[in-house]
Amino acid sequence: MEQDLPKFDSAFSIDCVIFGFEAGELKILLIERSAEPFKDWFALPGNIVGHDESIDDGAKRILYELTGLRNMPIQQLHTFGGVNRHPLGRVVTVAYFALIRLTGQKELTPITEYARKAFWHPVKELPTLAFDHTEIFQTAFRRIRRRLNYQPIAFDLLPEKFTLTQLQSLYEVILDKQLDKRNFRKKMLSYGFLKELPEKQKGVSYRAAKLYKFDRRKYNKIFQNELNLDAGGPKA
Amino acid sequence: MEQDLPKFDSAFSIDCVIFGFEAGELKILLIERSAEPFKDWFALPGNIVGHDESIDDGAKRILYELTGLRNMPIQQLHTFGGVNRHPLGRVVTVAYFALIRLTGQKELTPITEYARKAFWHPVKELPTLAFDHTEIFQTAFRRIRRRLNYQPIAFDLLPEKFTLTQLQSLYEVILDKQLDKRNFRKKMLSYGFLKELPEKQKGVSYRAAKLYKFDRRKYNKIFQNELNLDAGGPKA
DNA sequence: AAGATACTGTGTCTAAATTACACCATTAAA
DNA sequence: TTTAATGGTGTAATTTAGACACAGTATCTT
Repeated sequence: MEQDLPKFDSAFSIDCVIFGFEAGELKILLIERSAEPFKDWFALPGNIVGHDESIDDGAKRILYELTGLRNMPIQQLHTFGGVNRHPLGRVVTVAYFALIRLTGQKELTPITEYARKAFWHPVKELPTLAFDHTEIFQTAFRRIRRRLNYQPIAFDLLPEKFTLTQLQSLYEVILDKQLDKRNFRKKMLSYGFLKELPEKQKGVSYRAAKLYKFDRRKYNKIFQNELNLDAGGPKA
Repeated sequence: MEQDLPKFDSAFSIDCVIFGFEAGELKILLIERSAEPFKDWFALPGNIVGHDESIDDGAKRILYELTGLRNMPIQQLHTFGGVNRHPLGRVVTVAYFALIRLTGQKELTPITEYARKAFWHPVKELPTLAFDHTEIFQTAFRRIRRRLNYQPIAFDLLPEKFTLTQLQSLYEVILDKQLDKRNFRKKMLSYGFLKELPEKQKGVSYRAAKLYKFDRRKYNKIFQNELNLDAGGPKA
């Protein structure tokens, strides 16, 4: 009801947890700060939201400025509003996350002067991050791990054409457990939204695997939002 | 990374979607506004967050001020940050939701002067609410409907002692579908976290049903966070 | 006290989904 | 031609979900 008159003495920011999958590892995009506070620390990419942009637009803009990526499926994660989380004043941050395709090794377009560099870092053995960014990352990771079971988010991380083994290995990395190959394939193919391509993997020194792609149209036709994408593996 | 210097020209508020279950209906707490903007409209209870309180603390405080309830399980829902959502300036609102037990018909302790009254309204046939509160409510309702399938949130809404029929009817109201009585009971009891009490329902003019209570300790022991609380009913 | 009313409480069978489990096939490189 | 590495496949056992109907009990009415 907003009965107290607002005082307009706060600011809010966006921080992004951007996941990518590369070389069999799940990674997130980090920057190295070149200015105080937290000078020389690693941090999540983020920025202050403008007075005249919605937080969703701000999130998209900031992601674009940091990565050159547009039209990414970006989603709100959680809002972190501890009193002293920012040294300069009251800054509430709205965290977003995105899952992006790291195929063509997009080079990261120059970052603003506050970041010395931006780079992909494996989520395993992440260093302590600036501000409360470690907590933000953990929240995001829990979220995608859970979501993997009922939304087709894996395909945002994979190249457009992928093998079933790549898909399984992504599931295994995110869920942090081994899955049974036959059961995984049976289940994935049974959904009916994977389209087998008339192509095979190239450049491997062993039998090349079939390539598949995710058919989002079929996915939408089959499920209207109710789906359990559990992967076929042992329960434990 | 918060590279732009924050301008501290914004405010943020909390809005609460507080669910209760009463007379077989799911309800939410609304207020009637007595001041502009949206004078005379119904709205979600909410308020501006203080400069020196975390948003979580602010949410708890606001809920307490409006209902007299403390220590409620209150959770963040989503943050709404459209540019023009508040007429007085940039106010980003962080929505929270809570599920509370409406047994003793807690009377709603006096609300601040901005609310003419506070009352419970069935979620069916909700009127259009002030600000973007209709959207906030819908987000909350989708969230609890989904969450009902994997978290024991039903027991927050029921009285401490309840019958299996009451439990089933709550599931039916939230999921908006009929469930099979035998399958529902079989499944609920199979989890092992319902404790049968040596008491029966009182004051009914027919055979009294057994009372149960939710044993949260057992629940925590059995599941460490991975659980599918689907209710046993037809799929459609 | 007999009957009406309204809800409680229970079991089985079938179909579907999940899980465990092992070997031959193919390709490229040595 | 042999080796190394991964691709690709099926069946049986178990578990889970879903469909389905009726007798039992407490209270109220007449």
